[in-house]
Amino acid sequence: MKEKNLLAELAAYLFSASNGETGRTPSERELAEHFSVSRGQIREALAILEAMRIVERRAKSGIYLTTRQASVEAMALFAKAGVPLDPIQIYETVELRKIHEIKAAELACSRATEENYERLREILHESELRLDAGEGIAKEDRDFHLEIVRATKNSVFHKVCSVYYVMGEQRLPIYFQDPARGRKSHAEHLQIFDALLKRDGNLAQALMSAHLQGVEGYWKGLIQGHTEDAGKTLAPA
Amino acid sequence: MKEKNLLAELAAYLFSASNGETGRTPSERELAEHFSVSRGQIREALAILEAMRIVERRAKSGIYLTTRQASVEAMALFAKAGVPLDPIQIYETVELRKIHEIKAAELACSRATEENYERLREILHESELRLDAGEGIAKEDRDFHLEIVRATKNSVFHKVCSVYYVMGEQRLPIYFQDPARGRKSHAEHLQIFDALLKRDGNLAQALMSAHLQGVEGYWKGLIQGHTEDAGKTLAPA
DNA sequence: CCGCCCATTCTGGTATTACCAAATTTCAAA
DNA sequence: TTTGAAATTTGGTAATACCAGAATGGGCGG
Repeated sequence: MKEKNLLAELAAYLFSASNGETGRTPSERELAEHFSVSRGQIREALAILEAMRIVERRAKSGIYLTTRQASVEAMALFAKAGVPLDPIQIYETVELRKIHEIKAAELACSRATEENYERLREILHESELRLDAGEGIAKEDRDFHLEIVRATKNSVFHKVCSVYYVMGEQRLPIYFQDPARGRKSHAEHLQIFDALLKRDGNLAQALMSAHLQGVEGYWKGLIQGHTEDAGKTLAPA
Repeated sequence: MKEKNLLAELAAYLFSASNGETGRTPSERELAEHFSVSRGQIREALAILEAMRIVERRAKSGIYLTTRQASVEAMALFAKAGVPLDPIQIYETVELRKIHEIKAAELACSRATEENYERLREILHESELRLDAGEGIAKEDRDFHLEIVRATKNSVFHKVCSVYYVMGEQRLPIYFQDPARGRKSHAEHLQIFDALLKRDGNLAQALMSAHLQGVEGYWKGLIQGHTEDAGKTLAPA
């Protein structure tokens, strides 16, 4: 057991080892023994999981899963640990992305500064280099979309979006495995960038909407094929 | 010092006691002594703050503030501790609310179930009782808006919105101090509820937009009067 | 056989102590 | 002033102990 991922490993283990009826998990002492760490380490991890509202620690009673439904933070955590998320939640996240980013594209048209444009140019340039090298553009895709959100000059907006982009770190590479998808995505990014340059809010909005519609369709198709084996199986360490 | 808010108190203290240049904070041992708790307690709190990306713990070196810009989680935390937020961030949050909730109202029109309607009825009824008693409707207002988001049947959406509603727990009561504001807000809620019942997406969207426009205007006015003394002053314990 | 009560066990909450190794600081020698 | 080695500080981790309330199990009474 590599200690670095104690938090993620613990989260996954709690789900697999908890009482299905009550949601009660093994005690701190048992967990400490299972992971071969001190109780203090377990308590630190549990404190974080409690702050994320994944578990609830009841004094003198035990540790309980607060819900079978993972929190946003938990989803990001599980994604990092390689724990499959409920496909429904993936789809919901895409829907939320549409709500956020279509509006972000519109706002960015009136608020983007030269700094944003410069950063977007860099990202698009990097994308081309990677595509020419036959590589995926997972990171560049995320950077592009988040930079547009940043261009709204609403820092809260940007932080909220950053949260669920963390979740995609494991999935985006899959999406961009197909070079054709990377090319298509990049071409659409260029169009969106043009609209931003022209500060044409309606056009940017429409292009972003179409762009995300494609993403949504991809996941919808993928999810329908994996509805039964994905999800609930929270892989133990 | 009441132990219950160690996390919030600690967060505030770290900002006030950190080195302005390097962002280095007092050591764990010093913090433990300052708050009269064991090092273990401090470490649990720091683990949470680190997970929130508020601080960074460098082995054998020290604890450092990662940024002067608070994360969304940190904002919620500070709000609970009574630490004033940057007025700009309050305004940004309202803008994000508009993006979220106008769309939520539209989606809810096509997805709301009888359960949602029933819950909304309860909340509206409770609002009236409290208004008649001359009390504020901070909690009911939050419940009403969050229930509409819940009616979109997008759990990720709901969780994201819940995060920043926590921040309002300290401010909404101020907003509803004026009984007239409560009455006006409640009347608008009733209109929105009617639109939801009729499943008229466009109407619901328009009403929600107007409703939030009023909220935005309130904060804008309040902020402009407090721009200089609010913010940066992170009150110590 | 069922239900109630009490003693035992378990559990989280907290504090204390101790070591380690690396980072940091101190300070004297060059 | 510069340099470099020694002393100190710091986070990381483990082990132990005690508390008080919750959970549990068994025996007693009905």
